[in-house]
Amino acid sequence: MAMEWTEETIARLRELWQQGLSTAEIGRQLSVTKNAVVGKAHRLGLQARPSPIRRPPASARAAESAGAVAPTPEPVAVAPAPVASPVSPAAPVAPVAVAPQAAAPVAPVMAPVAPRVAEAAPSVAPVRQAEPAPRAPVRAEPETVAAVAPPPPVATPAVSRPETPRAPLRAVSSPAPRRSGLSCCWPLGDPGTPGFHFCGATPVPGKPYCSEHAQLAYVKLRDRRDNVA
DNA sequence: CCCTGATTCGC
DNA sequence: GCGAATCAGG
Repeated sequence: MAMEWTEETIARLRELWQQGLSTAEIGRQLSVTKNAVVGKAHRLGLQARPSPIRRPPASARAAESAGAVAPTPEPVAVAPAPVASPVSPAAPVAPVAVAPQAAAPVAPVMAPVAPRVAEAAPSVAPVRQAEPAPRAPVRAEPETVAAVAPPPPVATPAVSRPETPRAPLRAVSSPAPRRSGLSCCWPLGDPGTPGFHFCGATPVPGKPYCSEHAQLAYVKLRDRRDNVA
């Protein structure tokens, strides 16, 4: 069988993709190859991210390999003389679009790690004081643990929430994991098992996780490679 | 070399 | 539909 892109998987793919994570990163977290991620993303019609490369249109390649004759007439328009250029030619302004890469929300040196509970979990119980977390997705590296420098105020309010403004009246017991927006998508339990569900709490603005899970999700980057298998 | 994402094409 | 292979830029 190829691969079951379940609703959950797809939802996560979307989330991660939107977060601007690299395809390889997403792949690692979803336990698939980057190719799979890219392929799926494409089929899903997810917005393409700035690719480092630009490939000639398929048509061109095909035509070329087919030894066809000039497929593209391409009437080269006359160069529009840059009028009103008194002196310094200067560099033309570039229509800079927001670079998702740089726009990576708030995690320059942080990267969302796989909330994969399941196997793994070598050890290192993140003893967070008196965390009564029933089944918090444990995830930790043998070497890269905690000690993640002081958290620069990333302009994210979060943390000290004096009080909850108001719940948007959304039952957490809702069976349908509403993707994106309204609920923390931190997976609890094993995907595929009946007990599996998402946290569902109100997420931190700009993040797919609630404040608690965001802390778990965003840790120092460096694990790379081989995580799940 | 490593990384990246996109496309192709056999399955 | 899927994703390895391949391509191609940084």
